[in-house]
Amino acid sequence: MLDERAERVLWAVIKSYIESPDPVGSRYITKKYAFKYSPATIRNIMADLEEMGYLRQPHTSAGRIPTDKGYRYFVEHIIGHDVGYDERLIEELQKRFTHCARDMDDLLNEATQTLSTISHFLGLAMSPGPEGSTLRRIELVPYKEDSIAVMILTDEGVIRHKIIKNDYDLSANDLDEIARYINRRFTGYTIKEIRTELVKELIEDKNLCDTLIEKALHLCNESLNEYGANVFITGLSSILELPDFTDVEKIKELSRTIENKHKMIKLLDRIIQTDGVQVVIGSENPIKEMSTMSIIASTYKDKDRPAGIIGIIGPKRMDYHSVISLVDTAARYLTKIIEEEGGS
Amino acid sequence: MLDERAERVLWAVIKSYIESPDPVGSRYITKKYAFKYSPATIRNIMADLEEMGYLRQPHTSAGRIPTDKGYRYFVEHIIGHDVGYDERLIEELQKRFTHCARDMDDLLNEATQTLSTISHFLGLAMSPGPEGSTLRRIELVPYKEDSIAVMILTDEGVIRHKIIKNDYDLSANDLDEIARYINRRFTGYTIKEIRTELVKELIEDKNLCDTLIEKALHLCNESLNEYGANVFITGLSSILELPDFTDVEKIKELSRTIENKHKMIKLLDRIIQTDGVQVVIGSENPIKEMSTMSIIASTYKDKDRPAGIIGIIGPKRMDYHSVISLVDTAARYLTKIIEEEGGS
DNA sequence: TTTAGCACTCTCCTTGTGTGAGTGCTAATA
DNA sequence: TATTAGCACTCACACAAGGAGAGTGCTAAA
Repeated sequence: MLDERAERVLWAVIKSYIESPDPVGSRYITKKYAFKYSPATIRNIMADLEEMGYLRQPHTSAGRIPTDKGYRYFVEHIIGHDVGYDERLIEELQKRFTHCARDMDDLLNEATQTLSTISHFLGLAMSPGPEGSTLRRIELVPYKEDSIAVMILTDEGVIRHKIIKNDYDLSANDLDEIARYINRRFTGYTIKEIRTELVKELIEDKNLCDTLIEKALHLCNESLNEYGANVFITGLSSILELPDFTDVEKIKELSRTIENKHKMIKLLDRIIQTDGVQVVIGSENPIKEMSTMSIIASTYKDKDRPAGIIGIIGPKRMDYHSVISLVDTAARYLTKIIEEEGGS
Repeated sequence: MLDERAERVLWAVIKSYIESPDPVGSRYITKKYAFKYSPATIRNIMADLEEMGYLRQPHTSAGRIPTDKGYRYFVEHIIGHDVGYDERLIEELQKRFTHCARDMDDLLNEATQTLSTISHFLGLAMSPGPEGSTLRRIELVPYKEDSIAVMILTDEGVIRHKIIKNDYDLSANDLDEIARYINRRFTGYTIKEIRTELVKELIEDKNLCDTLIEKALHLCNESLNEYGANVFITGLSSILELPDFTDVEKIKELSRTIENKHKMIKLLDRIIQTDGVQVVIGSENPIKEMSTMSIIASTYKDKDRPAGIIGIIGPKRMDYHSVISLVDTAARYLTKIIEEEGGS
């Protein structure tokens, strides 16, 4: 797409801009990266790159900075796809994980914190949602007066609990029986599958009312109806140390983004569709507030099926190469952990 | 302590400063609050107040702003202790709570969000810790290969789950029996009491090793050893809209404070000792990073014993009177909910 | 005891100026 | 034809100077 010379210039601009967030000029490039061309030539090339949309000037007579398209080209054509392996991350994760057995949410929480401290960006994770969660066991126990505590265990390591109303006035024995029924019938199915099955059945079989089975189905439905992915985002205070966030407006945007888990889930649900490390640069992101940020994320899997997401959120100005390696390492490690543990 | 005239001036300064964060001058006070004295007299009074430490000048020839001591005096002597009742809050909480049965953590999470949207400050809550949590039931079920899922239910509405290693290779039946034993023996005790009991017993009775009872005690110990209070802080993006947070340094401090749950728990553990709405103003707070902030918090209770904390964190410059009412209302409402539900 | 008057102080905003980095263009060069 | 040197031009930024405005403290008068 670009000739080698232009590519090298683009590379130099991005590299330099990542190091420090000042517009980079032609003279600086020739000196720093020992080009065999004079500044004037570089200027011509830069003007070309600007015309093509890879670079832009914050204002006339300033140096150039990369555009989103520039970063995109860089990520796709220049850094190549030799994703590395981040030793430090693995060490840190091992240290944190082996401490004791934990459920997926705890794991992800620790993982985002680790990613954040290593990268200095925001750590990001999403736990398996209804499609990625395989029911392993459900447990129903009477709690207060007229409520039931439900515990849902999944193959992926996600554990959830919930309180539901005991509308049918079921005894402990009833609950045991119901739980046994649900377990017998639905273990091994994903939450999503169970839900669709339930909907179908509850609509069709309105006749078999009041049997224990019907109660079981209703209870099951209620237990699972709120089951959704959790989003973890950590490391705000470390990302604020970056020079990219000296502007208060940017910080506000960022904090709004973080708090809006809903939008974030929608976004990540799209990312989860594709395999491998995904890079979303600036305005490629459908969330407007994130147009100054990039997301690097990858899926971790269980049984070769994408379960959830792990990654980072940072300013567009980041070292994509090493961050991609970092995220890839994290995703692989999580996958390994799930599949090891899942063994049974 | 202060004569009435000085008190009124202090009141006026604080009131005006709360309305907008500009140093307030003598002339402004006479006009706005229709004092019967001239600016010059007010200046004299203000000079006195400054000498006594209730006011200070950001710089010579600027107006005065209240000091922490000034706010303290205001809170204790001027606003009086006729705590109000916040209708809006109750409405909003009811709307959010009745939606469906929830455990304490969910409830607190909703509550902090509500407090935050109403007050525009940070909503703050702490769930019951080991001392405030009464065991109602524990549930042990085999999970994966060599792990056990534990569910802990308390009278206060807190539900926790945890994964522990199945080191003794216990079967589902063993676990049932152990759970029954623990429930029989420890239901109605606080987590803390159970812990001390366990420690005592595990040390003394090293002889009765390998009986089911000993395994039960070990398991119980492991299930409860991490049981701690949760802290909820929400509303960062709304508090950033306040004019008090235009400074990036302040924002950084704030975000560090929020992330440091550990320190926060220590602080709240102190607040929980005292009954009623507590006000911690600026540097009265042992956490240095919070010296520009105030905390208004109160305890919610179960069985007349303080369970946890609900409140807000905001800039020192806040309308203490209405915020105190707000927090008091929230605490009472939570208490009511717990005690209603707890019925059994 | 209170107030009027006045000099003084300090922040903040505006304006002007210089500097430096970097560009685009043109003409000369290899 | 591709590259380079030279030069005029532009713009952000830092700095200083100058007011304006708000507010004070002090002194002397009411």
